[in-house]
Amino acid sequence: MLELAILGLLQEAPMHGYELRKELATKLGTIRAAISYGTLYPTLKRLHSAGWISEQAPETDIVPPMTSKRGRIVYKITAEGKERFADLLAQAGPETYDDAGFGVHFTFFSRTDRATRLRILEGRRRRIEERREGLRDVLARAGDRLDAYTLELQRHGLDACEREVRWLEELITNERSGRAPSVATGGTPDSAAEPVVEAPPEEPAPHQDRP
Amino acid sequence: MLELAILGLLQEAPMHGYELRKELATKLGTIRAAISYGTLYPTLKRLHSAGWISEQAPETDIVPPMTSKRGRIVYKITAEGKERFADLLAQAGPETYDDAGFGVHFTFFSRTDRATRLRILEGRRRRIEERREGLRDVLARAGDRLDAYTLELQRHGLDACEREVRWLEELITNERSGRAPSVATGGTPDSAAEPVVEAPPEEPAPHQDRP
DNA sequence: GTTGCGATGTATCGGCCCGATACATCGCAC
DNA sequence: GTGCGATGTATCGGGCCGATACATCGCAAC
Repeated sequence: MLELAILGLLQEAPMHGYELRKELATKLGTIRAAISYGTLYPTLKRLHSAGWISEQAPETDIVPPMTSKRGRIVYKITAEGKERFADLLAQAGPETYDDAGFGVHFTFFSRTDRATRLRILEGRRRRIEERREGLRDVLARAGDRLDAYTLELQRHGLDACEREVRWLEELITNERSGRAPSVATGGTPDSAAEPVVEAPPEEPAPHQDRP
Repeated sequence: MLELAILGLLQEAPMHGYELRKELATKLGTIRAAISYGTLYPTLKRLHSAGWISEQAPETDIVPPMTSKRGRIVYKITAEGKERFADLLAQAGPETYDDAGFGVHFTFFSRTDRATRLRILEGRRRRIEERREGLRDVLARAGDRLDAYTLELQRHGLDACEREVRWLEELITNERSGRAPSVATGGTPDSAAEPVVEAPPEEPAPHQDRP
C-alpha cells in the first residue's frame, strides 16, 4: 500500500524522504497519522532496487535556491515506476478494500478511470456492508451476553458502518451520473454547497468482466 | 494489544485457539474483522512461555459432552496471567489510544476502575481531537492544492472525527456522573432509550498523579 | 458405501509496518 | 556561544497479516 502511495506522490514531483513523509501525512491524514521512517526508508530502498524509482544524492548540483541543505537524497519515479503505478492503480485485490488500501486508492481517484473507481467503491461498500451485518448479528443474537460497554462499542461501530455505506452510495451515484464527488455532507454546514462539476462523462463503463 | 485481549477472554473461561478466535471476532468486530492464526498461535506460545497461560492437551480427560473432538489444546489463564492482565488494564501508554488499543481496552471497561476508564476516554479524545485539528488545517490551508477526491476523503474523515469526539464526550459525562454507558445514539432510533443505570459511584476519582 | 465438501482445528513462513533509537546538520533565539 | 527545535537519513526488534499446509469430523449427495 505504501508502495502505491509513494509512487503516486513521486509522480507529481521528485522528493526526498522527509518531504515525502510530510506529504504522505497531509494526503493520507485520514488513514494514518504519519508513516514511520522505519517503514519509509526500507520501502524506498525496495522500490529503488526494483527499479521503480531512482535515488539522486545531490552535491550542489544546482546552486541551492533556498539554503544549502545537507546531503539529501532526492527520489524520482522512473518510466517503469510509472507503469507499475498504473498497474497498481487499476488492479484491485482484497487489500484494496480495507481502510488503508481504500484510502490510498481513493486519494488517487482523479488519476483512475471511472470503471475502476466504480469497482473499488462497490468493493469497499461490500466490505463495509459485511462488517455491518456482522455487527447487527452480534447485537441481535449475542447482545444480551455482552456487557454494557462492549455493546456500546458495537453500536458505535455499527453507526459508523451505516454512515460510511451511505457515503459510498452517494459517491457511487455521483460516479454513475458522471459528476465529481460532491456529497452533501450535512456534517459541516459550511463549505457544503459548492456545486462541484468537472470530470467529463468518459466512456460509459466498459463492463468489467473479470477483476 | 492481542495479549491483553487474549488474557481478558481467558479470564472469562478457558478456551482453545479456534474458539478464542471466534470470540475475539465477535467482541472486537468493530476493531478488526478477525484475528489471523498467523498471529494468534505465536502469541499463545509467547504467553505460555511467559507463564501467563497454561496449555492443556486433553486426551479424553472428560468423556466428551458433545462429540469426541480431535486433539485440541485448551488454554487457561494462570495466577500470574491475571496479574499481568490487571497491569495491562490499568496502565495506559500511547498505544492505548489508537484504534485497536482503545477498542480492546474499551471492551474490558466493565473490569476497569473508573479513574482508568476516564483517563483512557480522555486520552482517546485528545488523540482524535489532534487528528481532527490536523484535518481542519489541511482543509483550510492546503484545501485548494488538493483534488476533489482527496478533499472529499478529508471531509469524510473530519466528519468521523467530530462524531467520535461527541461520542467520547457523552461517555465521559456519563462516567463522571456515575452512569453506565447509555449514549442517546440518534443513529439507530430503536434500542436507544433504555434508561441503563448500574455502576455504583465508586471512589471519587483517586487523582492519578503519574501514568 | 463412498466420495467429497465444509466446518473444525493447529501450525509455519515471508513480508509489511511500527515505535524506539541513533546520529548529524542547520537556523535562530537567548 | 550555546542550546534547542526543525530537518534529515538510517537501523533494529517485534507485532501482525495473508497464504499455505495439513488433519479430522459430520453430513449429504450420488
